[in-house]
Amino acid sequence: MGKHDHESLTEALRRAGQKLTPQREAVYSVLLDKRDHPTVDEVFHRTRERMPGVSLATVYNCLETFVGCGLVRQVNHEREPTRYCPNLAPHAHFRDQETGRVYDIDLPPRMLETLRRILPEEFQTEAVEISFHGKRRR
Amino acid sequence: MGKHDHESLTEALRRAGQKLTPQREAVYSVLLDKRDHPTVDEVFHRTRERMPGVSLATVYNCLETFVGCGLVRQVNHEREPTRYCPNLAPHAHFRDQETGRVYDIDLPPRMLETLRRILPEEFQTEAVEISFHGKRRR
DNA sequence: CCTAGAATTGGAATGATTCCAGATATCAAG
DNA sequence: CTTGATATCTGGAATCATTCCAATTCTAGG
Ligand SMILES: [Mn+2]
Ligand SMILES: [Mn+2]
Ligand SMILES: [Zn+2]
Ligand SMILES: [Zn+2]
Repeated sequence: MGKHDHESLTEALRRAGQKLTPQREAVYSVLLDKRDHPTVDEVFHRTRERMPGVSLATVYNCLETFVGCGLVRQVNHEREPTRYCPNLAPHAHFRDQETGRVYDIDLPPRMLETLRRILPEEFQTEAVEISFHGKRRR
Repeated sequence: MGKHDHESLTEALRRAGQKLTPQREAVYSVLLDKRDHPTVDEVFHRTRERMPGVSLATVYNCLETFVGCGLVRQVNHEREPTRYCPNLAPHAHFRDQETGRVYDIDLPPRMLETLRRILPEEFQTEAVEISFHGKRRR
Protein backbone atom coordinates (compact mmCIF):
# COMPACT_ATOMS: atom_id res chain seq x y z
CA MET A 1 0.00 0.00 0.00
CA GLY A 2 1.60 3.26 -1.13
CA LYS A 3 1.90 6.39 0.99
CA HIS A 4 -0.96 8.02 -0.87
CA ASP A 5 -3.32 5.12 -0.17
CA HIS A 6 -2.24 4.98 3.43
CA GLU A 7 -3.09 8.63 3.77
CA SER A 8 -6.53 8.29 2.25
CA LEU A 9 -7.28 5.55 4.74
CA THR A 10 -6.07 7.60 7.68
CA GLU A 11 -7.88 10.69 6.47
CA ALA A 12 -11.16 8.89 5.75
CA LEU A 13 -11.12 7.26 9.18
CA ARG A 14 -10.31 10.56 10.87
CA ARG A 15 -13.17 12.32 9.07
CA ALA A 16 -15.54 9.61 10.28
CA GLY A 17 -14.14 9.68 13.83
CA GLN A 18 -12.78 6.16 13.67
CA LYS A 19 -9.48 4.77 14.85
CA LEU A 20 -6.61 3.51 12.74
CA THR A 21 -5.80 -0.10 13.56
CA PRO A 22 -3.39 -2.66 12.12
CA GLN A 23 -6.36 -4.81 11.10
CA ARG A 24 -7.92 -1.96 9.13
CA GLU A 25 -4.62 -1.25 7.40
CA ALA A 26 -4.22 -4.91 6.49
CA VAL A 27 -7.75 -5.31 5.16
CA TYR A 28 -7.58 -2.09 3.19
CA SER A 29 -4.28 -3.05 1.59
CA VAL A 30 -5.75 -6.41 0.61
CA LEU A 31 -8.54 -4.59 -1.24
CA LEU A 32 -6.14 -2.29 -3.03
CA ASP A 33 -3.64 -4.98 -3.99
CA LYS A 34 -6.05 -7.15 -5.94
CA ARG A 35 -9.09 -5.33 -7.24
CA ASP A 36 -11.08 -8.33 -8.30
CA HIS A 37 -14.18 -7.67 -6.19
CA PRO A 38 -13.40 -10.28 -3.54
CA THR A 39 -16.03 -11.72 -1.23
CA VAL A 40 -15.67 -11.36 2.54
CA ASP A 41 -14.31 -14.85 2.71
CA GLU A 42 -11.69 -14.07 0.09
CA VAL A 43 -10.70 -10.87 1.88
CA PHE A 44 -10.50 -12.87 5.09
CA HIS A 45 -8.12 -15.49 3.68
CA ARG A 46 -5.94 -12.91 1.95
CA THR A 47 -5.72 -10.86 5.11
CA ARG A 48 -4.74 -13.90 7.16
CA GLU A 49 -1.65 -14.33 5.00
CA ARG A 50 -0.46 -10.93 6.19
CA MET A 51 -1.85 -11.03 9.72
CA PRO A 52 -2.42 -14.63 10.78
CA GLY A 53 -4.49 -13.88 13.87
CA VAL A 54 -7.14 -11.68 12.28
CA SER A 55 -10.72 -12.85 12.78
CA LEU A 56 -13.59 -13.13 10.35
CA ALA A 57 -15.70 -10.84 12.54
CA THR A 58 -13.03 -8.19 12.26
CA VAL A 59 -12.93 -8.46 8.50
CA TYR A 60 -16.68 -7.91 8.46
CA ASN A 61 -16.26 -4.96 10.82
CA CYS A 62 -13.49 -3.37 8.77
CA LEU A 63 -15.36 -3.68 5.51
CA GLU A 64 -18.47 -2.16 7.05
CA THR A 65 -16.38 0.71 8.37
CA PHE A 66 -14.84 1.34 4.96
CA VAL A 67 -18.26 1.40 3.32
CA GLY A 68 -19.42 3.87 5.97
CA CYS A 69 -16.39 6.07 5.26
CA GLY A 70 -17.02 5.99 1.53
CA LEU A 71 -13.68 4.27 0.88
CA VAL A 72 -15.18 1.14 -0.59
CA ARG A 73 -18.41 0.08 -2.32
CA GLN A 74 -20.44 -3.04 -1.72
CA VAL A 75 -21.31 -4.99 -4.83
CA ASN A 76 -24.30 -7.32 -4.75
CA HIS A 77 -25.56 -9.57 -7.52
CA GLU A 78 -28.73 -11.44 -6.84
CA ARG A 79 -28.28 -13.28 -3.54
CA GLU A 80 -24.61 -14.10 -3.89
CA PRO A 81 -22.15 -13.22 -1.14
CA THR A 82 -21.39 -9.52 -1.05
CA ARG A 83 -18.24 -8.36 -2.83
CA TYR A 84 -16.14 -5.26 -2.21
CA CYS A 85 -14.74 -2.68 -4.58
CA PRO A 86 -12.24 0.11 -3.81
CA ASN A 87 -12.76 1.84 -7.17
CA LEU A 88 -14.25 5.22 -6.31
CA ALA A 89 -14.88 6.40 -9.87
CA PRO A 90 -18.50 6.21 -11.05
CA HIS A 91 -18.86 2.82 -12.62
CA ALA A 92 -21.23 -0.07 -13.22
CA HIS A 93 -20.59 -3.79 -12.71
CA PHE A 94 -20.78 -6.69 -15.10
CA ARG A 95 -21.01 -10.20 -13.72
CA ASP A 96 -19.91 -13.05 -15.96
CA GLN A 97 -22.41 -15.77 -15.21
CA GLU A 98 -20.02 -18.50 -16.32
CA THR A 99 -17.05 -17.62 -14.14
CA GLY A 100 -18.76 -15.52 -11.48
CA ARG A 101 -16.17 -12.80 -12.00
CA VAL A 102 -17.20 -9.18 -11.69
CA TYR A 103 -15.80 -6.43 -13.95
CA ASP A 104 -15.84 -2.66 -13.59
CA ILE A 105 -17.54 -0.79 -16.43
CA ASP A 106 -16.65 2.88 -16.60
CA LEU A 107 -19.58 5.22 -17.04
CA PRO A 108 -19.52 8.15 -19.45
CA PRO A 109 -19.55 11.53 -17.68
CA ARG A 110 -23.25 12.40 -18.06
CA MET A 111 -24.68 8.94 -17.52
CA LEU A 112 -25.49 9.10 -13.83
CA GLU A 113 -27.03 12.54 -14.20
CA THR A 114 -29.11 11.34 -17.15
CA LEU A 115 -30.35 8.42 -15.13
CA ARG A 116 -31.32 10.52 -12.17
CA ARG A 117 -33.42 12.64 -14.49
CA ILE A 118 -35.80 9.81 -15.23
CA LEU A 119 -36.99 9.85 -11.61
CA PRO A 120 -40.16 11.77 -10.80
CA GLU A 121 -39.52 14.71 -8.45
CA GLU A 122 -40.63 13.07 -5.24
CA PHE A 123 -37.76 10.57 -5.37
CA GLN A 124 -34.60 11.95 -3.76
CA THR A 125 -31.82 9.68 -4.90
CA GLU A 126 -28.94 8.90 -2.65
CA ALA A 127 -27.34 6.22 -4.79
CA VAL A 128 -27.74 4.54 -8.16
CA GLU A 129 -26.55 1.05 -9.00
CA ILE A 130 -26.24 -0.30 -12.52
CA SER A 131 -25.43 -3.93 -12.99
CA PHE A 132 -25.22 -6.14 -16.01
CA HIS A 133 -24.91 -9.84 -16.30
CA GLY A 134 -24.21 -12.16 -19.18
CA LYS A 135 -21.26 -13.88 -20.77
CA ARG A 136 -17.88 -12.39 -21.43
CA ARG A 137 -16.53 -13.55 -24.78
CA ARG A 138 -12.99 -14.87 -25.01
CA MET B 1 -57.30 -12.81 -11.71
CA GLY B 2 -58.86 -11.97 -15.07
CA LYS B 3 -59.17 -14.34 -17.99
CA HIS B 4 -56.29 -12.63 -19.79
CA ASP B 5 -53.93 -13.07 -16.84
CA HIS B 6 -55.00 -16.65 -16.38
CA GLU B 7 -54.19 -17.30 -20.01
CA SER B 8 -50.74 -15.76 -19.82
CA LEU B 9 -49.96 -18.00 -16.87
CA THR B 10 -51.21 -21.11 -18.67
CA GLU B 11 -49.38 -20.17 -21.84
CA ALA B 12 -46.11 -19.31 -20.11
CA LEU B 13 -46.16 -22.59 -18.21
CA ARG B 14 -46.96 -24.55 -21.34
CA ARG B 15 -44.10 -22.91 -23.25
CA ALA B 16 -41.75 -23.90 -20.46
CA GLY B 17 -43.17 -27.44 -20.24
CA GLN B 18 -44.52 -26.96 -16.74
CA LYS B 19 -47.82 -28.00 -15.24
CA LEU B 20 -50.68 -25.80 -14.14
CA THR B 21 -51.46 -26.33 -10.46
CA PRO B 22 -53.85 -24.67 -8.02
CA GLN B 23 -50.87 -23.46 -5.99
CA ARG B 24 -49.31 -21.75 -9.00
CA GLU B 25 -52.60 -20.07 -9.84
CA ALA B 26 -53.00 -18.86 -6.29
CA VAL B 27 -49.46 -17.50 -6.00
CA TYR B 28 -49.65 -15.81 -9.39
CA SER B 29 -52.94 -14.14 -8.55
CA VAL B 30 -51.46 -12.87 -5.29
CA LEU B 31 -48.67 -11.19 -7.26
CA LEU B 32 -51.08 -9.59 -9.70
CA ASP B 33 -53.56 -8.39 -7.11
CA LYS B 34 -51.14 -6.27 -5.12
CA ARG B 35 -48.09 -5.14 -7.04
CA ASP B 36 -46.10 -3.82 -4.15
CA HIS B 37 -43.01 -5.99 -4.63
CA PRO B 38 -43.78 -8.40 -1.80
CA THR B 39 -41.15 -10.58 -0.17
CA VAL B 40 -41.53 -14.36 -0.22
CA ASP B 41 -42.88 -14.24 3.28
CA GLU B 42 -45.50 -11.70 2.28
CA VAL B 43 -46.50 -13.74 -0.74
CA PHE B 44 -46.69 -16.78 1.53
CA HIS B 45 -49.07 -15.15 4.01
CA ARG B 46 -51.26 -13.64 1.29
CA THR B 47 -51.48 -16.96 -0.47
CA ARG B 48 -52.46 -18.73 2.73
CA GLU B 49 -55.53 -16.55 2.97
CA ARG B 50 -56.76 -18.03 -0.29
CA MET B 51 -55.35 -21.53 0.12
CA PRO B 52 -54.77 -22.28 3.80
CA GLY B 53 -52.71 -25.42 3.32
CA VAL B 54 -50.06 -24.03 1.00
CA SER B 55 -46.47 -24.42 2.19
CA LEU B 56 -43.61 -21.97 2.24
CA ALA B 57 -41.50 -24.36 0.16
CA THR B 58 -44.18 -24.33 -2.51
CA VAL B 59 -44.28 -20.56 -2.58
CA TYR B 60 -40.52 -20.56 -3.14
CA ASN B 61 -40.96 -23.17 -5.87
CA CYS B 62 -43.74 -21.27 -7.63
CA LEU B 63 -41.86 -18.00 -7.62
CA GLU B 64 -38.76 -19.66 -9.00
CA THR B 65 -40.86 -21.23 -11.73
CA PHE B 66 -42.40 -17.88 -12.67
CA VAL B 67 -38.98 -16.26 -12.87
CA GLY B 68 -37.83 -19.09 -15.11
CA CYS B 69 -40.87 -18.59 -17.35
CA GLY B 70 -40.23 -14.87 -17.60
CA LEU B 71 -43.55 -14.06 -15.92
CA VAL B 72 -42.03 -12.32 -12.93
CA ARG B 73 -38.81 -10.51 -12.04
CA GLN B 74 -36.77 -10.84 -8.89
CA VAL B 75 -35.88 -7.57 -7.20
CA ASN B 76 -32.88 -7.48 -4.88
CA HIS B 77 -31.61 -4.54 -2.89
CA GLU B 78 -28.42 -5.07 -0.96
CA ARG B 79 -28.89 -8.22 1.13
CA GLU B 80 -32.55 -7.76 1.95
CA PRO B 81 -35.04 -10.55 1.32
CA THR B 82 -35.80 -10.97 -2.37
CA ARG B 83 -38.95 -9.29 -3.67
CA TYR B 84 -41.06 -10.18 -6.69
CA CYS B 85 -42.46 -8.01 -9.47
CA PRO B 86 -44.96 -9.02 -12.18
CA ASN B 87 -44.44 -5.79 -14.17
CA LEU B 88 -42.94 -6.95 -17.46
CA ALA B 89 -42.33 -3.50 -18.95
CA PRO B 90 -38.70 -2.30 -18.85
CA HIS B 91 -38.35 -0.44 -15.60
CA ALA B 92 -35.98 0.39 -12.77
CA HIS B 93 -36.60 0.18 -9.02
CA PHE B 94 -36.41 2.81 -6.32
CA ARG B 95 -36.15 1.70 -2.73
CA ASP B 96 -37.26 4.17 -0.06
CA GLN B 97 -34.75 3.62 2.71
CA GLU B 98 -37.13 4.96 5.35
CA THR B 99 -40.11 2.72 4.64
CA GLY B 100 -38.41 -0.10 2.78
CA ARG B 101 -41.00 0.19 0.03
CA VAL B 102 -39.98 -0.39 -3.57
CA TYR B 103 -41.38 1.63 -6.47
CA ASP B 104 -41.36 0.97 -10.20
CA ILE B 105 -39.67 3.65 -12.30
CA ASP B 106 -40.57 3.52 -15.98
CA LEU B 107 -37.63 3.78 -18.34
CA PRO B 108 -37.70 5.96 -21.46
CA PRO B 109 -37.67 3.93 -24.69
CA ARG B 110 -33.98 4.27 -25.61
CA MET B 111 -32.55 3.99 -22.11
CA LEU B 112 -31.73 0.29 -21.99
CA GLU B 113 -30.19 0.39 -25.44
CA THR B 114 -28.11 3.43 -24.46
CA LEU B 115 -26.87 1.64 -21.39
CA ARG B 116 -25.90 -1.49 -23.25
CA ARG B 117 -23.80 0.66 -25.54
CA ILE B 118 -21.42 1.63 -22.79
CA LEU B 119 -20.21 -1.97 -22.55
CA PRO B 120 -17.04 -2.92 -24.41
CA GLU B 121 -17.69 -5.50 -27.14
CA GLU B 122 -16.58 -8.57 -25.27
CA PHE B 123 -19.43 -8.26 -22.78
CA GLN B 124 -22.58 -9.99 -24.01
CA THR B 125 -25.37 -8.68 -21.83
CA GLU B 126 -28.24 -10.86 -20.87
CA ALA B 127 -29.85 -8.51 -18.38
CA VAL B 128 -29.45 -5.01 -16.97
CA GLU B 129 -30.63 -3.90 -13.56
CA ILE B 130 -30.96 -0.29 -12.51
CA SER B 131 -31.76 0.47 -8.92
CA PHE B 132 -31.97 3.67 -6.96
CA HIS B 133 -32.27 4.24 -3.30
CA GLY B 134 -32.96 7.29 -1.21
CA LYS B 135 -35.90 9.03 0.38
CA ARG B 136 -39.29 9.56 -1.17
CA ARG B 137 -40.68 12.97 -0.29
CA ARG B 138 -44.17 12.76 1.12
C1' DC C 1 1.89 7.51 31.36
C1' DC C 2 -3.38 6.90 32.07
C1' DT C 3 -7.82 5.97 30.87
C1' DA C 4 -12.25 6.17 28.54
C1' DG C 5 -14.13 4.58 24.68
C1' DA C 6 -13.44 1.90 20.48
C1' DA C 7 -12.04 -2.19 18.27
C1' DT C 8 -11.00 -7.13 18.12
C1' DT C 9 -12.02 -11.86 18.92
C1' DG C 10 -14.17 -16.68 19.07
C1' DG C 11 -18.18 -18.52 19.28
C1' DA C 12 -23.20 -18.55 19.39
C1' DA C 13 -27.41 -16.97 17.12
C1' DT C 14 -30.13 -15.50 13.14
C1' DG C 15 -32.78 -15.91 9.17
C1' DA C 16 -33.47 -16.31 4.21
C1' DT C 17 -33.05 -19.87 1.25
C1' DT C 18 -32.20 -24.63 -0.22
C1' DC C 19 -32.46 -29.45 0.24
C1' DC C 20 -34.76 -33.84 1.12
C1' DA C 21 -37.69 -37.86 0.90
C1' DG C 22 -42.30 -39.31 1.16
C1' DA C 23 -47.17 -38.18 -0.26
C1' DT C 24 -50.07 -36.29 -3.88
C1' DA C 25 -51.68 -34.42 -8.20
C1' DT C 26 -51.38 -33.43 -13.27
C1' DC C 27 -52.07 -34.71 -17.83
C1' DA C 28 -50.91 -37.38 -21.95
C1' DA C 29 -51.92 -41.71 -23.71
C1' DG C 30 -54.89 -45.57 -24.36
C1' DC D 1 -62.90 -42.47 -18.20
C1' DT D 2 -58.80 -44.97 -16.40
C1' DT D 3 -54.00 -45.44 -15.75
C1' DG D 4 -49.17 -44.46 -15.05
C1' DA D 5 -45.12 -41.76 -15.56
C1' DT D 6 -43.60 -37.59 -13.80
C1' DA D 7 -43.88 -33.36 -11.85
C1' DT D 8 -45.26 -31.02 -7.87
C1' DC D 9 -46.21 -30.32 -3.07
C1' DT D 10 -45.14 -30.56 1.76
C1' DG D 11 -42.95 -30.29 6.58
C1' DG D 12 -38.94 -30.34 8.46
C1' DA D 13 -33.92 -30.45 8.46
C1' DA D 14 -29.74 -28.36 6.66
C1' DT D 15 -27.00 -24.46 4.77
C1' DC D 16 -24.35 -20.58 5.16
C1' DA D 17 -23.64 -15.53 4.85
C1' DT D 18 -24.14 -12.34 8.15
C1' DT D 19 -25.03 -10.47 12.77
C1' DC D 20 -24.74 -10.49 17.62
C1' DC D 21 -22.43 -11.01 22.12
C1' DA D 22 -19.53 -10.51 26.11
C1' DA D 23 -14.84 -10.70 27.44
C1' DT D 24 -10.26 -8.90 26.24
C1' DT D 25 -7.09 -5.75 24.11
C1' DC D 26 -5.91 -1.56 21.90
C1' DT D 27 -5.94 3.42 20.35
C1' DA D 28 -5.39 8.07 21.00
C1' DG D 29 -6.26 12.29 23.59
C1' DG D 30 -5.10 14.53 27.87
MN1 LIG E 1 -26.79 3.20 0.79
MN1 LIG F 1 -30.37 -13.82 -14.90
ZN1 LIG G 1 -16.21 -2.09 -8.97
ZN1 LIG H 1 -41.00 -3.69 -10.42
